[in-house]
Amino acid sequence: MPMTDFSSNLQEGLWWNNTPPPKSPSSEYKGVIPQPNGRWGAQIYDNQHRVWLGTFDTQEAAVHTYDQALAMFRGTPENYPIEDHSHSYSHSTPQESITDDMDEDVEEVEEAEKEYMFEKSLTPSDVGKLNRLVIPKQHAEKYFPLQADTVEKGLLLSFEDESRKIWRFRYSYWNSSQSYVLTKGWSRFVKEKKLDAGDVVSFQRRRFDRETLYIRWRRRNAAPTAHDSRMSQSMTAAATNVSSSSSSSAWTRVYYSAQHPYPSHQHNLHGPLSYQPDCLHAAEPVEQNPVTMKKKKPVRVFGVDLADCQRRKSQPSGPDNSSSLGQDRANYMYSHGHDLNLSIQQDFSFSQQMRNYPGGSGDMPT
Amino acid sequence: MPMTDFSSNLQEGLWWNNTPPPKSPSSEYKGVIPQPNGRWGAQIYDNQHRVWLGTFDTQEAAVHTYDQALAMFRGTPENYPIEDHSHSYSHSTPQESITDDMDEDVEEVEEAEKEYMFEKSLTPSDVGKLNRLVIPKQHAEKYFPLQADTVEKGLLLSFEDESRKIWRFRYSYWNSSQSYVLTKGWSRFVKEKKLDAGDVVSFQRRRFDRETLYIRWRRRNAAPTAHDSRMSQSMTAAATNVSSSSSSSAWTRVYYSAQHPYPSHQHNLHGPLSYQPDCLHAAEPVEQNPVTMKKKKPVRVFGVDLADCQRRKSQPSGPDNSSSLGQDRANYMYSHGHDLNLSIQQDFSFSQQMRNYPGGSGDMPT
DNA sequence: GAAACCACCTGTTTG
DNA sequence: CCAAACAGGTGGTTT
Repeated sequence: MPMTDFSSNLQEGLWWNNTPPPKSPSSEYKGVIPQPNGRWGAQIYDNQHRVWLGTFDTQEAAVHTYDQALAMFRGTPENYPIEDHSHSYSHSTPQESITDDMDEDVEEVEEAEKEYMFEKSLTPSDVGKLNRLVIPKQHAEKYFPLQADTVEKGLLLSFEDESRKIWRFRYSYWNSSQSYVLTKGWSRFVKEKKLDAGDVVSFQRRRFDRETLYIRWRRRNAAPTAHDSRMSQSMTAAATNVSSSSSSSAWTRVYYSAQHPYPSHQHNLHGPLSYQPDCLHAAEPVEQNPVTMKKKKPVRVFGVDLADCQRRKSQPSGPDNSSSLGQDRANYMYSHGHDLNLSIQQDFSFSQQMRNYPGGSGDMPT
Repeated sequence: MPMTDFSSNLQEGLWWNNTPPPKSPSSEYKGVIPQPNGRWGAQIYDNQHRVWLGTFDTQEAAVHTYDQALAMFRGTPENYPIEDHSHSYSHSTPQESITDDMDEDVEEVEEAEKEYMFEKSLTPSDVGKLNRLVIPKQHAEKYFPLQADTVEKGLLLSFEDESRKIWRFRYSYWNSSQSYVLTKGWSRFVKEKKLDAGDVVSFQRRRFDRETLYIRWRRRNAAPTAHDSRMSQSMTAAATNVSSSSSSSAWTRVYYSAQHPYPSHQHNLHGPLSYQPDCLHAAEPVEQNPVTMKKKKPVRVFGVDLADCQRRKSQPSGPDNSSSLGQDRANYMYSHGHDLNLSIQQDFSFSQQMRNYPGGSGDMPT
């Protein structure tokens, strides 16, 4: 539902995307194609595969979406996915293609199927030693409601990243700080993606399959891409301050240009910015080492469902402790936009695993 | 392996047990007896059994041999002959006999009967707010094996300290970190003994009564008791820095002299060193000492807190004033030496299970 | 309400 | 090089 409205940002997108005009067949903006019906379509190529970004009423909207997608790619090393989530993640796929070529189809559905939920500009603590990501209460309660049962022990949520790798994070509520957090598994994500304060992670889910969750990220400078009304909301709530500050756009620009015109960013793109060493893998879900454990936890199963929890005293609380490590919180910016999907997965998978895998210990895609 | 030299426990035993120094009948060194022929004999007691170590031309040689024998016992608990591993610890306990009473005689034998198990140089965490002592896995599995039943909830072990005071510690296995720890009760011990990082605690058991456990401790500077080559090695490896630092030796010395005259480092050594301001008590365990506390601000930063640390105050030579946990781990040293006794005590609640628990063999989880 | 206790968690280090 | 071990943490519960 979140319909995005990009009205505002596109400009921004445009200019920082200093792509020289037009070459697109019928549009002066890269990735934007006029449609027969008068609307505008946006697409991007990912290693030979065209990824359809959707059709829009205005050219600006299409451009913005394109920019956003580009930013996303950059933020993400691996190539853009393309594929269907229905099948189990695992095997095959991914990354083969990008560059260019057109027509395909799957893609559109893909992107279109993803429903943006929210995003967060990471605080120093989110990427520091606390090994946890605080999820703004409003979003947590809206998208990942916990039930009486689940509050106690939390849930294990699985998210698919841009390279189709599955990341499992323990999601729970901390009474002490009255906040919702992703704990176990989060630090590995931070490490692999080399996230820093100010970088942004966003979450999406599949529109008709809310259990399929996606996580995306981008560098602090990356395209803000504001396309969701809700977004503005979240912006406000989460971080009023920055958003469209000139500064941000400024350096965003830098990267962009530095980057290059595009090509298959996947390879090189993020090379520069989102450069990440690894990330190549089609991960697999559940396995985990059997390790030594002995018995232990019952791990109750719970039904899925999300009911709503009552909001407790509202503490919007934001970043918290940071004193020790970081200092300036000033430096991270909050831009918005965005795009990630993720889906909750109740934990039955968890229970199963747990069943024969008592140890709560680490399981992560390595 | 760590050969320790315990040279002196007994002495220690002596002094804290404020029995006046019963010097050995004919020698000023324990275990050394002048022979009719002018030579010197060395003997050691192992649980009531006198083990003749031989005769030597010089008193020194005899002393040295005694020390080595002692070291052997301590260093190599298990292979030390005599005794059967078969029975398990369980039931019955002791505490009544404790408080005080001093029967002389027993002492010497006592020491000989004690079988050294292992020792550990305390890490900042061991004496910090974690309120737990990590017991190196190898030793834990060897000496305090847990069974399927006991792993779950842990055991309650009872140790007798140098003043005969009984300390009960909960001993359990942490699945998450795959480590064995003493938890409940440990912090009280640390507090009462005013232990700091680098100080050493060692564990012994009665040779023929493995259920009787002892715990001893000494200051970090305390006699390294260099009579073992291995020792130096470990010292070097572990913490080169401290060992003979002037400061350390300084106060050790201080204590030394304060203590009394003996030459053989073994004896006096720890007497003095382990001397602790309080320590005088046959007191009872649990309550804490008067004074000392004040409140203090939580001020925890991460989990770390700074602050405390100085309880050690009164050290004449201002030992280290380590800002203990504060910083380096470099500062703790590994000296050896040793001496404490302790006895295991099953938790009565578990006693049943334990009952048939074969003590020695370790079958460990995993 | 503070401190201890408890059961987890993780990043280094290392055989 | 990689799993094990462990020093150093955490939130939550109990005392």
